[in-house]
Amino acid sequence: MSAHPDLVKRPAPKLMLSIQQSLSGGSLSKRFGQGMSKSINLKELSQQLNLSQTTVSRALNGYPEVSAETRKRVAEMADKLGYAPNSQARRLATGRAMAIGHVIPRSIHEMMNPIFLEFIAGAGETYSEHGYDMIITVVEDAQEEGAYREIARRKKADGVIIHGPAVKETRHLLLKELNLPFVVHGRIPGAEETTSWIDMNNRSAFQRATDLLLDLGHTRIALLNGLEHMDFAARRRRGFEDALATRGLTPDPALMRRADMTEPYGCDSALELLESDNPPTAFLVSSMISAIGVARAVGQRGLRPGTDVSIVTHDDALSFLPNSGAVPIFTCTRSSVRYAGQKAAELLLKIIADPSSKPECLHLDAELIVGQSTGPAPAR
Amino acid sequence: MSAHPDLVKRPAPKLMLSIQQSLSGGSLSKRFGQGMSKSINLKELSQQLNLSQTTVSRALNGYPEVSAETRKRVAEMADKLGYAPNSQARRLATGRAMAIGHVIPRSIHEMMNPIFLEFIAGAGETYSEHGYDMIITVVEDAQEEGAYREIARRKKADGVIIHGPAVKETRHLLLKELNLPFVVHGRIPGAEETTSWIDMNNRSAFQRATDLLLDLGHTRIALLNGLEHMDFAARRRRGFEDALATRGLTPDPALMRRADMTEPYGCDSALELLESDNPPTAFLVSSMISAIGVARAVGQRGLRPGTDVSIVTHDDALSFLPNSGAVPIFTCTRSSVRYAGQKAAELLLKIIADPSSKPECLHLDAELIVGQSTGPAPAR
DNA sequence: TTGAAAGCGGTACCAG
DNA sequence: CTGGTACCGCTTTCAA
Repeated sequence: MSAHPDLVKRPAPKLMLSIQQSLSGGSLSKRFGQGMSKSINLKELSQQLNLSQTTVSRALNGYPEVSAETRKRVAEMADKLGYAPNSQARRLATGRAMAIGHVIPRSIHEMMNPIFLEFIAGAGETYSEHGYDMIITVVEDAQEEGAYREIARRKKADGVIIHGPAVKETRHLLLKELNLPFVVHGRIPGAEETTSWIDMNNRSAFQRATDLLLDLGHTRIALLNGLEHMDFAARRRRGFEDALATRGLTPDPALMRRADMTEPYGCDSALELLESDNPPTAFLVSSMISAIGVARAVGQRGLRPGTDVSIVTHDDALSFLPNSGAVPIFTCTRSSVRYAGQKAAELLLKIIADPSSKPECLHLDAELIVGQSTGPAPAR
Repeated sequence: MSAHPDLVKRPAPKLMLSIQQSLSGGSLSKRFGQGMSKSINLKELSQQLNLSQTTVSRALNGYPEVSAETRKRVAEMADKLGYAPNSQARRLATGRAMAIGHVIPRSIHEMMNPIFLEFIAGAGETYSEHGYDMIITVVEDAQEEGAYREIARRKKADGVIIHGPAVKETRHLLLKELNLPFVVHGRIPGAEETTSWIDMNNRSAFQRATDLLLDLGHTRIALLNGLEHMDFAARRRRGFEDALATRGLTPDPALMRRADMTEPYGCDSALELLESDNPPTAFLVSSMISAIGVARAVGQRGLRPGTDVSIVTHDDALSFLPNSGAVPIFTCTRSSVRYAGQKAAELLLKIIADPSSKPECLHLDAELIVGQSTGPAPAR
């Protein structure tokens, strides 16, 4: 399969002076109320300057064959008149959409809402820096494939990000067929070598977290996982089981749950488990939100987190759920999704710039951070 | 100030058959792996059909002057060949970006992250239905104005949504100057008549919530509000104070707080207040997330929500924080942000379609829903 | 170093 | 009802 056709069509300018950048930078800082509302186009700008459109375009785009003086004149006039090239026209002419697509099927949205937005925010920063737009398409699950086809057919974006890969994933096959560059946030089992992705070490993070609890003497540890048809959740479960196995312990299915990571899920599950005959002394939870639910349950039972019951959670470092401070509330495995978003975007832009490049991946390490919610297993 | 120039340039086709819709609908449902990857353009399509580009274009766009038979032939061939017009080309030709912009300054993002995404999801649905794209720009606060200017100058979007209006808001002035249609999610004090907006009844919702608590015998009620330079928070506070005033009570500043609506904010504030000399018997909270924090604090103090301490929160109906069921955990004022997003989008598209229309607004009513977290004030 | 002109892929006017 | 053609605003080849 050959490279994305649009991206190799024309050679890039040799000299990538970021005139454009500094130009917009300059205008961005202009004071409010400058009072020009009808925007100007290239033709008009070049007439003002008594130059051809060609020359003006070249000057603004950093092509080397323009005299320094001309370039300066052009830049100043452009700035003064508040000129910026029409996006659509440029896109049509260059064949690049200068946009990245994010298709969000409803199910992912519902399940990972806040995490997803944090990722988006990170990616968005990177796009902005590189002059790319971010297009978000929210669709019903059944229309997801169609959304990708539309993006490809109408050339709406130069690439996309695959969110929330499942254990049985197929989107990457579609995208390859469509010749649409992509990066996976997470990993696709069996396609680790042939796709570009960025992921945290879910398995080892949960293994280490489990080890920590085992070291503290806990042997009945509950796992409140995300839905295990998702790759990340499957890996976390594996980490949990591996840690137990290493100590010669067999995972107790009664202590393992999986569901959308809501707050009530955490609370209800914890209540049930705590009321059972042989309750766990510790909880390993896949999301801060559910962990908060667990904490609520623990409180309701009159128990103290970190003393009577230990809780370890994964912390995606969401801004509205801070878990930092000298001693964080929750002991956690932490990995910034926002950072992942930035990196995923960088990777994708790189692939788009050089479509012939080999698949590349980035493995982020989650930190294991000890907070207030863990302590030695209570003597029985 | 006249109407947005791009939008009145050309008359709309008289007959708006949704051929286009059904066309893409058809292709969307195509089975995977059809194996066409090089996409076709109008010229090629018309050659296949032995028709002019003009006719094909008209047939596809639902213009009335095409014979039924021709239209059918065209539609079938287009579907078969997987044709869809290139977005950029169409945008350039029509002068419409067919996209809506959402500029998210970092501060809003941090503060209202999950709420914001839920709104976006709602709006996104509407956009998709109408063939619009959603462009999200994440920027540092200082660059927000620049981002809007870029959208206008480069014609990246046909309109934008203003998120999180402040008590002292200026964005709407900029947008009017830029001639960029917009809808406000929330209200801008002093511009209620001159801008289009959609908002919930923050003041009366919080007034009713306070009344409920007063009716239950609570007189020392704490308000854990959002940041009060935001319009919504200012209104909520007013509702709270009005309700007290009506009963001849004076708000106690010691019981009123404002901050980013995080979980720890709720917990820490509640702990402090509960430990004070004259603690409140009820909390009115601006967000589910903070309310969960309050519940945690209440639990930590060994108290039971709904019995020892009452909690009422505003519930934005976020999917990952369900508060429903027969008897919701939290008594709340509830208003779906997602619905607001849908409606805001509809309103904006309407304005774009008819730029001469008068400002319009939509006032959503929050419901007051009694859950488990409220009860009579404990006898002292 | 500069300019004229040919696209990019559509839409929309004006004839026929 | 259909077709020819002139744009939309920019980039880029080719010639000067």
